Amino acid sequence: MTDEHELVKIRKGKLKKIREQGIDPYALHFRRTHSAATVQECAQKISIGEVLEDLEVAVIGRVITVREHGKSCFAHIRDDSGDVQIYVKSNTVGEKAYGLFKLVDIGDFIGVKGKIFKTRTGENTILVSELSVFSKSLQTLPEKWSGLKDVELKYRRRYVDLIANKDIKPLFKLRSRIISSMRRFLEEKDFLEVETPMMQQIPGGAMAKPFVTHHNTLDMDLYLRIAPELFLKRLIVGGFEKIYEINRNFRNEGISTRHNPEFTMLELYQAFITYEDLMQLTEEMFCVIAEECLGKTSFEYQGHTINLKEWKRLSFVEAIKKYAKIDLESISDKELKNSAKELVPEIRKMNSFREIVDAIFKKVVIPNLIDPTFIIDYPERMCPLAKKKRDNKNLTERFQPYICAIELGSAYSELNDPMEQKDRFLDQIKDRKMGDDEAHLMDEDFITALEYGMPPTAGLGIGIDRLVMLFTNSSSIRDVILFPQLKPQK
RNA sequence: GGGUCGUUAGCUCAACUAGGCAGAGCAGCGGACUCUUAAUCCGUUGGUUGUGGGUUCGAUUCCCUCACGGCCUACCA
Repeated sequence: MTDEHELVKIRKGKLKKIREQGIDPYALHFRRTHSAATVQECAQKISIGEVLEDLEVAVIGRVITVREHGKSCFAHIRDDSGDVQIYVKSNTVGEKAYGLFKLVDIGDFIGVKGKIFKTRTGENTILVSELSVFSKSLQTLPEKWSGLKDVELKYRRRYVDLIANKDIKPLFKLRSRIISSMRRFLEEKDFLEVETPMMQQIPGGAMAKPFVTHHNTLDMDLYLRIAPELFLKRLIVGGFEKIYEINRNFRNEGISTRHNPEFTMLELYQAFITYEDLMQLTEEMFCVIAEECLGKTSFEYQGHTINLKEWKRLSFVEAIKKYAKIDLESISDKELKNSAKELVPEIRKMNSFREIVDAIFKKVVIPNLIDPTFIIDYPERMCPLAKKKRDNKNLTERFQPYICAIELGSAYSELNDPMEQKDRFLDQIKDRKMGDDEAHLMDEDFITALEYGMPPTAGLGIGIDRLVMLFTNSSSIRDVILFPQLKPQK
């Protein structure tokens, strides 16, 4: 499309010269014996100036720095395990190989064979006796000292970000460890991992706008799921007692530092327990993950100290009373709307009770929820899938965990009365008619499933990206998602 | 969606306040150098200043449009 950059042309010229020597720089004809890290381990027993005589290592990695000295050269190569220095000397590696090395740029993959020694300054180094070139890099890497700073480029070209900025890979390795730690925790408690549809005919299980797609052969619209909830509950009806799913949800809403259109969620369901039990499980799970992944249960997030062993509990109604000075138990819908207008000016366009209360909660309450807190017992009209409290039919047995004003998930004792569930769906349809286009849709088959009988069950959802943000002290969800959603460039 | 700030060489940044030849470091290229590590030393290439308009003798700089992005905010987890 545009003219090729001069720097690319130069590198292609070198590539051509390598090929002229009969070398295919994109083929692998090398067997490595050591990683950068194991070379460092092997070198522990030698002292300065000493050579590890009885061991020849073969290492392959990306060249990241070069320091030339006439007919010899120091460089660092990097693999997944770390970095190691190499020393290429003309009279050790031979004139021809040294000539080949002159065609190597920062960014190329090279393979080296040689013995390990310790330099005058004490750095473990491979004295190269054989050298081969693999995967010539045609693009120049970012500046070695500052790395890649441009946030747009970091997200668009995460692969460059991973190469150029040393702290990126450990962060995503930690993300992976968090998820596997979560799986291990659940497996040890005999939860079964299941997979349910990502493409659904009726998007349910949450309040959100879905993405629509179309199946050509069936000639029907399908929705990318906003939650797996209704399918997981069908499996509880089917007789599974402890199940979970870790996978992507898709919500067609705004993008922010806490929202990506596709995000990873844990949802788990267990029969014969209540939301009370799930609060305990949540605490335990967060502590176990933190212990395993960070080695501690207390850590810093954006200037706040978090202690995962100490959770507060505050009821939704109390929270509104405390921070918004509104008593939801005695106020009429009309009065509520008027009070809300003062607190949240943009409330005007909202009509449903759920939207209004939600807006007040988010604006006035959430910013205060810094210490680990379970907000519990939400008004019934906000939770169409949750079971009512035994002693107060206006409330539901629901909780949401908050840390540093981040909503980390949602859980409740599941509503398992099919007729009540149907009525709640009908109420949602009324809200929808009032303009709440996130109100829940009717799902007849789900009602049918409940009619077969779902045991008393509690379910929990945890936003994994947000959990990872917390554990990695990241201020934006984009920093914990490898390829966050961006508009196309230009 | 609204507000606000930003976009200058492959990368990291100057120059803009008050309009006057667009600079540096790294990377690259040529040269010197066989224990360096931000190697050093000498020389050197590289720019439609995000896009399109406007004001002006003259615009990276002032004004407007659009694109993309950051942050705040709204919807949501």
